[in-house]
Amino acid sequence: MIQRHAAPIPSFDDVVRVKPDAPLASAPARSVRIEEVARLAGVSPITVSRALHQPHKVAEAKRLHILQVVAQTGYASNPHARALRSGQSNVVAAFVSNLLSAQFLLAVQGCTEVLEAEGYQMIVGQTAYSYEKESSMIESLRAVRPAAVLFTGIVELEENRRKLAELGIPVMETWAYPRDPIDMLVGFSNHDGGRLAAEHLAARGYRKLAFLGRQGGRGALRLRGFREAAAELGLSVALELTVDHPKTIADGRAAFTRLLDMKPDVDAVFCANDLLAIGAVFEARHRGIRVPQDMALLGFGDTDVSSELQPPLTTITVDHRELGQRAGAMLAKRLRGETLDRRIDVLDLQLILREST
Amino acid sequence: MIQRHAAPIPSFDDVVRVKPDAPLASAPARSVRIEEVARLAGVSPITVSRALHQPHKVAEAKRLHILQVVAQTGYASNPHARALRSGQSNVVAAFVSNLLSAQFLLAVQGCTEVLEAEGYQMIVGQTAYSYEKESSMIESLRAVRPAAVLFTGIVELEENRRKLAELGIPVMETWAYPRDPIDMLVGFSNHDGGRLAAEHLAARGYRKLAFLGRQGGRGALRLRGFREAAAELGLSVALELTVDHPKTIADGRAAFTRLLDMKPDVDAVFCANDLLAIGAVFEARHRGIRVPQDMALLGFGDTDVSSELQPPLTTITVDHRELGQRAGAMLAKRLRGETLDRRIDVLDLQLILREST
DNA sequence: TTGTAGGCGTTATCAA
DNA sequence: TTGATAACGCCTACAA
Repeated sequence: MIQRHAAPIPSFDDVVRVKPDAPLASAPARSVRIEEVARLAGVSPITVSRALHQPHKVAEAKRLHILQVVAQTGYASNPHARALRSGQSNVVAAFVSNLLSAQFLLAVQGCTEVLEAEGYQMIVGQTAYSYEKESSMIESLRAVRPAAVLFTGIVELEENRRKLAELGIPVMETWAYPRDPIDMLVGFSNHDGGRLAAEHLAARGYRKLAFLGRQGGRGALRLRGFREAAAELGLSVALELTVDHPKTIADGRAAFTRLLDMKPDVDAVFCANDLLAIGAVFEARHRGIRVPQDMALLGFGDTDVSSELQPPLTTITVDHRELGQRAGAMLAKRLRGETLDRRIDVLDLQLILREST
Repeated sequence: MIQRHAAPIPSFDDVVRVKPDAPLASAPARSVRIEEVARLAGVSPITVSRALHQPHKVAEAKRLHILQVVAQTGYASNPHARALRSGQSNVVAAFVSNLLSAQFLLAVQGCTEVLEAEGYQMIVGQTAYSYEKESSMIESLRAVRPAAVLFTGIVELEENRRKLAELGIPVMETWAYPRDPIDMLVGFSNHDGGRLAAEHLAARGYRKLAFLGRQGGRGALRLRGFREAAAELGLSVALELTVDHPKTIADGRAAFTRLLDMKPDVDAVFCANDLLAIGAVFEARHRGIRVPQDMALLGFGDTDVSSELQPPLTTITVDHRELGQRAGAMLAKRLRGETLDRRIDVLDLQLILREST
């Protein structure tokens, strides 16, 4: 139930100012140009440019003097002029499938940290797990002309792979370990994640398993590994239930409910993402199903909530921030023009053992 | 407990390709320029430019023909050349205090939707609730030269307010209702939020209250309203506990634990953000404290988890996506050069009544 | 309604 | 190591 609270006249928030008010300058001071800095420093504009961007090409003393003038004047080079002339922009575009996913954001954050230190700006777009949206965003890249692109995921649509390759810029894919990334990859094996899930559940003594995951994409990859390892270990997978686009915990509860309707007697469920797993834990609790005694629940991805559930959720994951940082470092190296020893980096999976299995 | 799972050789993910492989073009096709489009369409470059950006200035038939050629050639104007010549960039910078907060991201998403439709790109930065970080990000704006800036929050530091005003671009503040925004505002009254909390708890019959919130900032604003209304209603506020920088649900549990140590006998707690409230619900459950019978818990902000808790959390919030959309619409209007009838827009608060009060 | 001329601020290129 | 010259691609200003 929602009650709208429209105060007849809303109260002001009396925000504490951190310093006393000063009169606000109104005229947008025309920004300093490189020419002015050059004049003040007694050198030519190109020398200022070099002092800032190719410091080794300028005599030490002169460089320091120039930097001093730059600091005094507050000069900042115009990125548009720079990009226009040099053909290199300082924008890196990141595409996430879901902006509200802490995992993706953590990775983007890690990547941003690294790239910002090199003077790059990140822009973030959301593909919303839709080929169409992804296509239109990739299309718009031709207008944005970023220096590089990062995906929290891999690009499945062949047409999009081609378009990206044609951009002629570094393309980083993540979150999986495909045979043939477009360009660069910092990922992990979803297949092994699925295998690890089956192996863990087997080791804990569960025999009759079920799978709950997102349709297609990485869910399918995890399912294949899970199925494969379960077969090798002689376990039965009584049900493979896939759902379309779980967005909320409520979707996870509903999916788990459906699973219970179909196969109430499995003794462990591998939920191939934590949103589903969290929903399952809440729903189990709601129904008085004891976890893990009556039914074990294993997640994938880990979130802030996973560790706080009752019981805390056992889950398989990678270090998302580290993934982002490694991707950022690899991109940075490439953007600096250095040669890479390898374009593919695979992270270890982690099994975080809590109490739900 | 974390077990690292380093497969000796990670398995490939056999990703399903959506279309058959085609050979990847290697040469980054030099992009089409306006001149070429003009040549093919039999007009001058400036006419192409007008057809795209000031359509009303070009004869209908000619315009349609030009657009056709544009589509054929895949022409996209170079944003850097555009920005350099026109002095207007298509980048809007958004600053959020915490990138992992779904509320802020939802607002940014709403704003992005609106602005993307107008051809703008969003870049997102995180201020991490730190004046220092905020200052350095604002400093970097001078280099980025965005068309506008959006804050999910308001700028408290006077020096930063001045710097922003000096940029001479539209500045949008949100998430509060200060007397003197720098430039534009789409916000809500935190003070009224605090008042509403006290009024709601009073109406439900609770008499001995406590406050749990973040130190400073909006936490302080909510506290003031809460304190004020409680006094008017003759309620006691037995404890006002503020915590430094709660980041996780675990921080919320810890804070609530401290509150219980200090005042175990309050009958209702207003947790001035949902992270703290969620932690409190988990901790209460852990201790066997019945919510709301033994102690009522009221949140602020609403999240995906809030509605799924046991019991579901009563909370005070605004529609974050709508806030973002309104901010985007106001910015778009301003960027189009239209005059605004008002620069301040205040959203209604919503009390979402669930079961924790 | 359309076109011509020129410059936005920077850096590539070549010369000293 | 430093500088002169020109050009990146587009759009403003002005003219027709």
